[in-house]
Amino acid sequence: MQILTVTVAVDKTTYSYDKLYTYRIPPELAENAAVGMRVLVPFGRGNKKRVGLIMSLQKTDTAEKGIKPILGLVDAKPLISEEGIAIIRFLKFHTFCCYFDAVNCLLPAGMAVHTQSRYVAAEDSETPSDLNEDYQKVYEYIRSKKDGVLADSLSEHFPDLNTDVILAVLESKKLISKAEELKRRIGDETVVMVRLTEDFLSDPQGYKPTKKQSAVVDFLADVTSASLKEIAYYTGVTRNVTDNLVKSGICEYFECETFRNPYEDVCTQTESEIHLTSGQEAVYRGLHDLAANDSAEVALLHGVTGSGKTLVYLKLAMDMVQAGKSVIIMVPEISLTPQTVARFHAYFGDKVAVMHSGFTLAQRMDEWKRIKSGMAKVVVGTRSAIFAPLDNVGLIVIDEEQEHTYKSESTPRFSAHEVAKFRALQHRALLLLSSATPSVESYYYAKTGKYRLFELESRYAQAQLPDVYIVDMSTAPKAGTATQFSKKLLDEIGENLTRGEQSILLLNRRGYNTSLTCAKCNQTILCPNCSIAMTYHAANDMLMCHYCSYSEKVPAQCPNCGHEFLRHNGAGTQKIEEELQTCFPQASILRMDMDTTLKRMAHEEYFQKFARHEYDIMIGTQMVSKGLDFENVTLAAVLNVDQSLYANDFRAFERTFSLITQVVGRSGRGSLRGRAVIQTYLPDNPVIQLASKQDYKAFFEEEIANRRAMVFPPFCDLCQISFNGSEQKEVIRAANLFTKQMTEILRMAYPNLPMKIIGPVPCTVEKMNNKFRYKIVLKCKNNKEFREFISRLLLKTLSEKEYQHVSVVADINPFNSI
DNA sequence: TACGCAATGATG
DNA sequence: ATCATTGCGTAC
Repeated sequence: MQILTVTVAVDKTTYSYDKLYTYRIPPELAENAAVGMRVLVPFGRGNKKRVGLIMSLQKTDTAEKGIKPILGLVDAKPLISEEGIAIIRFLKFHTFCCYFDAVNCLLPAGMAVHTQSRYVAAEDSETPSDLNEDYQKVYEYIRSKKDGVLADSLSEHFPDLNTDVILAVLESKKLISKAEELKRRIGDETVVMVRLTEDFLSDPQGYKPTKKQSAVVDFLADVTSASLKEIAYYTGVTRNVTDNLVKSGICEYFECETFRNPYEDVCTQTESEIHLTSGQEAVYRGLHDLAANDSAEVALLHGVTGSGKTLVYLKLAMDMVQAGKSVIIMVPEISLTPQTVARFHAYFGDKVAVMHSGFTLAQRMDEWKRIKSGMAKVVVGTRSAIFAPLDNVGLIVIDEEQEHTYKSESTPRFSAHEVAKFRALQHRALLLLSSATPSVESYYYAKTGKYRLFELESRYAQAQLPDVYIVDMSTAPKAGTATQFSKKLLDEIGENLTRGEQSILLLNRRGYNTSLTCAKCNQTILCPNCSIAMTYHAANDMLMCHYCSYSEKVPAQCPNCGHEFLRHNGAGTQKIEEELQTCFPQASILRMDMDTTLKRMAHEEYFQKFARHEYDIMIGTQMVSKGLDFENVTLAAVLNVDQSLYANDFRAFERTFSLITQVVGRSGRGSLRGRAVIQTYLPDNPVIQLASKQDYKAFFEEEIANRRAMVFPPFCDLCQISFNGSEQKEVIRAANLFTKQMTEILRMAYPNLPMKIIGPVPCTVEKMNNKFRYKIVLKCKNNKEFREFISRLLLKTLSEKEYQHVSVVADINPFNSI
């Protein structure tokens, strides 16, 4: 007799035992089971219920022993297509993740289900007298609830008791019974807010808040209400302080009425005609032919800033939709603004869906369903949009393709480029990479024929590239008391103010973080959890750690020697703003940084205001350098670009070049001629020189020669293996042992695998969140054999006890490595 | 022989 | 991770 079996990717496995498990399908489910559906399966010795995904389905004759049956179907229809299954396999073998990590990538977060235990009191049982007090309490509580109690809510109700143990005992005594059920966690889109109670406000005298509580009370008196997150930011207290405030009746929690859909008032007018310049037209023709042929292609569109690359791929996308195909357009996190979305809406109407982490779970799920059902044909989104459940994909665009946001920094550590290539191959689609400053790798592949290269050399609508001034800060005349500004820059800003034009100033984040250093012993105040200097925030007068979000009040004395004078290092965005305001008292200045853009969407409001010319000058970090189109901006400046050149990383030059190019490109996008000022102590540095001329090709030639000489991508791949644990000794021992075992396996089993091993060395930030971090970097060739080698190594080592308290993670071509 | 805890090993 | 099994030391 034939039986139906499935292979299942099981949820919540670890890498060492993550494989496809075979289950049989009981006859009553045989009709409905299909690949891509989630199922409930018994797993492990205890046969605990787990969620899994059907990866394949087959008929077997032999009734193999030891095959368990699936318990039920979670979904009525497959959530994941055959192509999706292939993507899951791809992720597993390319990023060393578990199957289900990959599954979670392809599904919207709100779709996730998990099992939970519900306990019900056994019928007609009397409370036995031999139970101690705590057990009795818990048992009585469960008995009082007719429908039983969830384990989670029970431990919430009895926070002082170890309810897990009690439940196990009660169950073994057959007083209660356990049932496991499925719960789907779908977006509670409310945020817990805190405000002062009426009672407190009318008569504060009756209450005695503690010191920390008073800080919260004062803050709330100021702002009326705030989310827990904001309270933590501005006062440094954790949730338990507000909990106590609520207990004592001073404050109350309330749920904030759902967030308004950030894009709900997107304009719905349609724009169907795109007019291209002759240069754009030529590129468009070429790309169109590539897209139309029936094979997978990769093309790189290199065009100077403001050359209208977007229009070209918009038009291609419209062709695709017309031809019944679907399109994925990926943009870096930072440029997925309502402005961008509105633009896509104008062209594609409700055929466009947006995948964005800023949406609530429910919103994201709705978009996902619209795509899955075929209602949406064009998906615009950040990195995760590459997993959009589209059929018949004709075009995938990666805009600003050099951006690091396309590489995932958490499991699964995939690169959107790799997944895009894989999907393009499946669909025989065109993958289009687009940038003014492509990654050196991509441009190299384009030059050597692996990708097709298209170039746009001139700016759109006769707009000209701005005049660029490089100011040598070591010799340039300083402008009075303003330490951060050259006279040249101030002159230019002044000129803009008198002409009623706007300016953008970019601060490189590095170097503009303010830390505190003792004036006597020169110790910088470090985060107690990380090997990183704490950053001073003037908005709340606190020291904060950007790595673990620990915060504390500014100490009165040096924690090291007790000296009372602490010196502020670094210019700080605030100080820059003050200096500028002193020079131009009449100018209105918008400062965009962590402190001012904490609130969700505040970001966008400020950009809108700037666009309406409510401000003359915008100061900000990287975020102001990207993708924003302001017609009236005719001056862009980088105050100090040097730090980013010195970053300890082989992409430092490339990143700096891109940064300067983009800043320069912000200026003069409308009909007015723009200027750009670059302040540096390294005026002769070729990267700065070439970027100021927007000479990408020359930069590329220099950089590719470097990469070849030093053997860096594209001439090899890098694989970083990181070790992370709370005991430094253990981490170091694990890293060394791993290196030894790796060398051994390499010698024995893969003698011909080309590889250079660097390390182990401590990571740049050696301690983060009280965990020590070490790494090995491999220069290698990322092919099937290499990945098998790494996977084998991980499987072997992860089960050994030397690695018990050390997490080992492999990451191929991480963005920051050496 | 009974019990308790830690090491061990498999997860279909 | 989680849980059942195994092995060993100590209690009775």
